[in-house]
Amino acid sequence: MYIVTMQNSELYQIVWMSRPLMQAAEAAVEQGLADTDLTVRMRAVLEVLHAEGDMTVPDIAARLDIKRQYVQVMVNETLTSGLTRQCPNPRHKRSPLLALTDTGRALIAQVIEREMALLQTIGADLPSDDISTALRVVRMLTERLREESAGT
Amino acid sequence: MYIVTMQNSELYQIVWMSRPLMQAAEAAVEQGLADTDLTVRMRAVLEVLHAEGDMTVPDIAARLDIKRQYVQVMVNETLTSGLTRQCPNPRHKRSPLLALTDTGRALIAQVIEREMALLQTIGADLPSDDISTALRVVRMLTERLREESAGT
DNA sequence: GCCATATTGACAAGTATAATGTCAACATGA
DNA sequence: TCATGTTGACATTATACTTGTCAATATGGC
Repeated sequence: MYIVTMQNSELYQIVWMSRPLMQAAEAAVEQGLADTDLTVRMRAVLEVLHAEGDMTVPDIAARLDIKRQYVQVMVNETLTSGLTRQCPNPRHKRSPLLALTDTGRALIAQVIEREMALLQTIGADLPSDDISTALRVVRMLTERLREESAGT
Repeated sequence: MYIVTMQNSELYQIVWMSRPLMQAAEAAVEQGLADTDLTVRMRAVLEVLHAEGDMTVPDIAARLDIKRQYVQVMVNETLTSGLTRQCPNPRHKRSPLLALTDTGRALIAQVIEREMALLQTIGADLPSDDISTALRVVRMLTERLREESAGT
């Protein structure tokens, strides 16, 4: 009983760390973008395209779990900045595929590389097993909390 | 080098899970409050008082890392609902100590108990060592990301 | 005890990040 | 072909805060 309670409260603490972690991460990302012309939301678009290849606006919205109308705004900013461009979409004539331009690809690659380097510094003394475990716990927690809100 | 990259990318994934985790947690909390008259922000005030005892508004603000002007609004709602009350503050004549009323204490205790029960269900098959490890990693990550944004 | 300075509560306004509503122009698919 | 769905665009609304300001008063150094 005692142990269950302890374990339970640790799970509770992980959940309540999610906001501080997110805020710290966003602050760090923002700082990393300071010397570029990117905003955090433009960065999000570029990252998705970088990780998953060309996509339509509704696809990016689904991936980011943000309504397509707002993603459209985000995407339009990247188009205006010349970081993405529209390509004809064989599967959908009205919904062009968004693709990174060379500039966009170089920029997001550099940004991500810097972020990775920062994380490497930060995590240098963390055992890699611990990191794997933490990721697994966080994923499972998220998934099950989602099920709880949705399914039930 | 390969392993470092893998480890690094797992850290990256933990960071990028923080938002989904937070959203899932908030949705679950909101659902847990559905049959009470509490809002998420009122719940936050009650939880702090429940965990740390009587405090002033500026103290709660510091604890939640939210500006005192907004916390004042949150607190005023709990006062109006009769879940908290003001007590004379020996250390500060103008800034009363906020205290839970009996109603407030019973309510937040019940809410937290239910949340704990949910987490116990969710985490039932997670080894308690893994949970401890995850908490430790998440804490360290948050702390160091904060240092990075602030100190540097 | 006095007084410069800080703190508090209250209120107003502004901002960022979205969600929601609506519409016309098409595209799709039965 | 045509009913239905999807997309981009634009407008409005919502939420969760931050920022600015002010008067009242409290505090702390002298």
